Amino acid sequence: MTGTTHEAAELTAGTDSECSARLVDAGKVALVKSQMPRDIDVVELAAIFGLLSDPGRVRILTALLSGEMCVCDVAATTGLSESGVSHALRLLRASRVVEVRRSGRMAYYSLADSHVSILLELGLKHVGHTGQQRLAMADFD
Amino acid sequence: MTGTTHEAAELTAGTDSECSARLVDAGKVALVKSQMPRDIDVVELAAIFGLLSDPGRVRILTALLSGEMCVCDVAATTGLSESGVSHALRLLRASRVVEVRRSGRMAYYSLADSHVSILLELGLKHVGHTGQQRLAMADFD
DNA sequence: TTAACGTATGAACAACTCTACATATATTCT
DNA sequence: AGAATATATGTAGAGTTGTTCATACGTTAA
Repeated sequence: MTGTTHEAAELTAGTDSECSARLVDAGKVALVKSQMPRDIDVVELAAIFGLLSDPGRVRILTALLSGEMCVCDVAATTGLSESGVSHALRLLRASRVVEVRRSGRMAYYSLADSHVSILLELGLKHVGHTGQQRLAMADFD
Repeated sequence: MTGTTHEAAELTAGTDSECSARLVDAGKVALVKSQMPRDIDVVELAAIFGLLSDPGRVRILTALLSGEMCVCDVAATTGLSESGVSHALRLLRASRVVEVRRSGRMAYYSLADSHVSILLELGLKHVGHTGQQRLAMADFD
């Protein structure tokens, strides 16, 4: 998901060195290549999508769309173990997708990244789900 | 990414059996739980995000946002090996995210799933990238 | 036909992920 | 103080993923 190693050999063909004559439409290749996002952005974006690529995390984040919740309530809502929820929230917290508010021994989590929330909502809608809660977001198709 | 096995034990706590008294806000849990998307939709959505969770595939799909391209041009544009591109496109084709048009020995790929395209575009925008090509899509934020 | 070409596929390996269980920490209650 | 509670963390193992290299397939050119 984070892809530290698998990403290693990915940038073999740099910006300049065209090593291969195997091009069908050289003009288009040059144009599109010049419009490609920066490597760092590609990797970051893939990482964000990676955070959303696990059903457990999708459930957790979907639950949090309804607002702040403590760990045990998230577990009860999603059907995941409390340990599993805690691990998942740790990961999401490390990427600043969620944030914690602590009160006594309780930990209340909430969504902290509107970009991720919007991607999730859009995905849920496209997959056929219509939830009641909505973040600020226009209607697509 | 496909998560066949890791997903297995995920639905332990079914719809009815509340095995734990560990609830802080039982009312909210019941409400939010009733609004959760179907398991099948969660798994499908996670799989879709999983397709976007690899930098190589993000590059390939981003290139295809500019329109149909053959395998070798995609490889040249993205800096990936032709074999790698072929493998990735096979995966994306299996999920109907891209489609092929064959002409002689060439294979021209294009985006076939507007949902995925929109998620990708939104992600690219949020990550700071502004490409020239746009699919039909309103402006956010 | 044979050779070259563009693409597709198979297999193997290292790296990574998720889950489960055990344990740790911090807070509250008695 | 000690026990119970809510959450956090460590670790190990099974499973999955992406890459590479080799090879196969279908098409065109000679």
